[in-house]
Amino acid sequence: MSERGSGTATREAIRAAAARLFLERGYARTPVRDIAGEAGVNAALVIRYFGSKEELFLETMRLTIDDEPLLDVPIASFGRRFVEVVLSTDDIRGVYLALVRGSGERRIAERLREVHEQALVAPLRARLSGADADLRARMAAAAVGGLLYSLWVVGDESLADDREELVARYGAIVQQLVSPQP
Amino acid sequence: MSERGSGTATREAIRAAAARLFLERGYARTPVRDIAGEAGVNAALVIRYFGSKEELFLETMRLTIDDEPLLDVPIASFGRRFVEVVLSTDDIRGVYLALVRGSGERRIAERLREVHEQALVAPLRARLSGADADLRARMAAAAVGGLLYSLWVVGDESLADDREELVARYGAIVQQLVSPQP
DNA sequence: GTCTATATGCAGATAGAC
DNA sequence: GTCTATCTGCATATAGAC
Repeated sequence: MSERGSGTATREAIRAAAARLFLERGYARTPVRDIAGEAGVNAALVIRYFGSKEELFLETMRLTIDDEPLLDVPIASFGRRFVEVVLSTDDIRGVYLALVRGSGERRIAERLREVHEQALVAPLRARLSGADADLRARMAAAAVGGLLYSLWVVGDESLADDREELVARYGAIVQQLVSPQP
Repeated sequence: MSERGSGTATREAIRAAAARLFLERGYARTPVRDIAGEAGVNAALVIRYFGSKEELFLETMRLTIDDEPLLDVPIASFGRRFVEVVLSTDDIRGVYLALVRGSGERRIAERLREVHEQALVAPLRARLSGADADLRARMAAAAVGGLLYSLWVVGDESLADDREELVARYGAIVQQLVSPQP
C-alpha cells in the first residue's frame, strides 16, 4: 500500500475513534490521548492530521436528517410524524447532546445553529406558506428542540415513560404550531 | 476584626467573583485563577474554601423563580403570562446557559434537573389537575424550555425579533398544553 | 511521508510554610 | 487565614526517527 493509503486509513481510524468517544462522553470529557489510544496512534498525530481537538470535533459531529419519511405525510398529521422521526433517528441524540454541551465554544455553537436550522427549522419551513411561515416554523422547531432538551439534556424520565402518548400529544402541539392561525 | 470575620468576607468576595464570571463565561471558560484574581486572593485559597471548582459553581449557580406574578393570573391566560415571566426574569438566562453547557458533569446535570423541575415544571403542575396533569405539566415545561433553548443556546435571532408576537403566540401553545384535552 | 518522543504552557488541586 | 511551591494531567508544538 502507498504512503497515502496508509495515511488515509489512519486518518479514518482517528475519525472513527473520535466520533465514538465524542458521542459517548462529549467534548470536554474526551482527551485527545484517549482518541489516539483507541485509534492505535500517538496523540501528536491526531493534532497533526486535524489541527486541533476542536477541528476534529467539528469534523465528526455532523448531522443530516433523513426527511424521506416526511415527504408523503399529509400535512394534517405532519406534526406527529415529525416528532416520531426526530425521536427515532439514531444519531441525533449523541450529536445533539455533544453540540449543546460544547456550545460554550464559539465554533461549536455555530455548528449547533446550523444543525438546528437544517434538521428542525428547514423541514418544517418547507411545508409552510404564508406571511408568518418563518415564525411558525421557528416556533415549532423550538418546541421540538425543547422536547429533545427535556428528554436528553435535562433527563426528564417521567416524560419518556409512555413514548406512544408523548408522540401523540406533543405531536399535536407541533401540528398546532405549523397550522395557520384562525 | 476576628479571623472568622475576615474569612467570611473573603469567602463572600470569592463567591461574588465566581458568580459574575460563571454567568459571563460559563464553567469551562472560567479558570479558578481568574476568580481568585478578581476576588484579590490566591487561587489555592478558592479551592481551600470551596473544595473544588465544581463545588463553587454549584454553590453559586442557583435559581429560584419568583412566581408571585403568576398567582392571580386567570387560568385562561396563564400560558402567555408564564412565557412572559420566564423571558423577563433577569437571572434565568445566565444560570440556565451555564447549567446547560456544564451538564456534561454529572452533578451539574443534576442541578439543571432540579432547576428545571422547580422553575418550570412545578409552577405549571400547581395549576393543573386530573389524571394526566403531570404529563401535561412536563410537556408544557418542555415547550417553554425549548423556547429558552432556541433563544439562548441556539441563538435563533429571527425568533427574538418580535418579542410581543412571540410571547402571544408561543404563550398560546403553552396554554394549549396546560388545558385539559377535549 | 508517517509517525513517535518529547517539550511547553496552562489547568485544577494539594502540602505545608508563614 | 493566607500564600508559595509543587504535583498531575491536559492540549498542543516541535524535532527528528524510521
